[in-house]
Amino acid sequence: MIQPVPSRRQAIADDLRKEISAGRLKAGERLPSEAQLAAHYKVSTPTLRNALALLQSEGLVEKIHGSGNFVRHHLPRVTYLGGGATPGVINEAHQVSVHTTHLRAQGYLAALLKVSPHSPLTEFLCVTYEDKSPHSLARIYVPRDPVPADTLGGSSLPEGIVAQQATLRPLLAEVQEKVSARLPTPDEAKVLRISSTLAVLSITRVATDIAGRVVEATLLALPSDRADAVFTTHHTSEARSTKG
Amino acid sequence: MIQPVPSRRQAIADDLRKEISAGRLKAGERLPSEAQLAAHYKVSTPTLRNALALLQSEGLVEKIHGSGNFVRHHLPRVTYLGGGATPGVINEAHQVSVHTTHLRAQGYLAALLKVSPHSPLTEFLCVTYEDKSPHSLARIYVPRDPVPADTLGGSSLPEGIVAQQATLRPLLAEVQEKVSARLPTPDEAKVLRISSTLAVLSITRVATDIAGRVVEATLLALPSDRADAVFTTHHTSEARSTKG
DNA sequence: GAGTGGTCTAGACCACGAG
DNA sequence: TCGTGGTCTAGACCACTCA
Repeated sequence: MIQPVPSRRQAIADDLRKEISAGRLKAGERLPSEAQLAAHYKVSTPTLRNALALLQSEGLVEKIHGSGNFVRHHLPRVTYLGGGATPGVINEAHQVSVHTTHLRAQGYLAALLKVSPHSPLTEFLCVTYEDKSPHSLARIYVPRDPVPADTLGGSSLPEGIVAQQATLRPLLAEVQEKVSARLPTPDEAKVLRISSTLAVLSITRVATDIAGRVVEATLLALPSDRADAVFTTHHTSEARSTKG
Repeated sequence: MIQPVPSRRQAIADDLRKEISAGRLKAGERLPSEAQLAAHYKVSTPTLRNALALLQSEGLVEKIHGSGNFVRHHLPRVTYLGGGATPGVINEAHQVSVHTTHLRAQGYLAALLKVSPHSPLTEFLCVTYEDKSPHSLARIYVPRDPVPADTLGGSSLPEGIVAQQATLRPLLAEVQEKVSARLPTPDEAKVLRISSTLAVLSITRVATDIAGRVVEATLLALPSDRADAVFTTHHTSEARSTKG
């Protein structure tokens, strides 16, 4: 109940949390600079930055390099809806940028997709934005074998992906999503505009069709300061017996 | 493709990763002390610790305070199975410790459980261990209203929870799990034996029965260096239409 | 260019674990 | 007790944003 030796960063984070919830620091407002805060709390800059990292990971504060630390207007919105009923990241008011690449399966990817090495794949590299702030980085891998290449290989537009998903969905048998937390790769940190010390929610999603083939594998990275994932399971009387 | 200025910690993490995957650092083996590694890579201790934090978040390295850094024998096992078909954290070879408390709903908890403030709750504080290493910290909240108190209120044993779950499961209509990543609270860091700079996978699980009442709400914290969560959705022909 | 956060240094001192 | 990791300091220097 009582922290014997509350660390400096916890004490500072608690104090700032209080300031925010009390409304003395308003939503959207900029905090004093880290140097000023460090001076105010009489700690070194690394310690103060650690305190801010706590608030960041709670989604209370947003850091913008070169500008400052800002109180978030709202707590993180749901960015990812699990369960495979949706193609992945879905939200109104989201822009998506997509980049399509053709490549060949290698070690980890080949295993994930259950295809032999060197077999052709299509990669869709998607970044979703909400209000110019990136909310997810997705790498979607689709084997080019099971589907005629001209059906989707030539289309790099988001509509192509949606159409493809719509075509394949009736054949889906199972969607498995593995969720973990880890620090971002340098690329992820750059694209998502987050500090390399802020964890990402990492989701590996594998969709399997009724023939047991892997239809699609997705590697997702969500910045933990502004995104979370929700999985909803409905227990209808029929579905209740589908799980072991 | 090429990192213009690879940060020191990334370079060191990459090197150590290579050492591990090449087998020069074997599973279970202790790494040189942080001071030795810092000297070897000619960096300061904080920088070296940052590099180790990367490997930790990938589950490659386990830190034990007072002993050293160790190469993990295996990558993290699945600790949490989502979907509500299981009561929560389940794994063979897991020990569970449970602590039961009676309390009254307050702000956040009351809202989560959709009960009025001050209504009585039972809290089950569960810690699961695998091989003496804690793998999850769960706080399960159950309203005491809808179920006769003597059915479960008096039982603080794990069997009580399982029995209760079995009783209530047929009535379940929906299970919703919100997953996010954040830094641990001091208590969580202590119980899970992790550094306060290592993120936890935070899962909030709400189970609703067919009457729309919240049967149970669970706040789960999983150490991101040794746990992940898996959600599996089966698409049977009947179930395919259950989602909007 | 001025001000902001990002990374890193070279230490200090405390807390924990094993002998 | 001694070696380990955990926390923190008081700076330095670089990178980014905005006027």
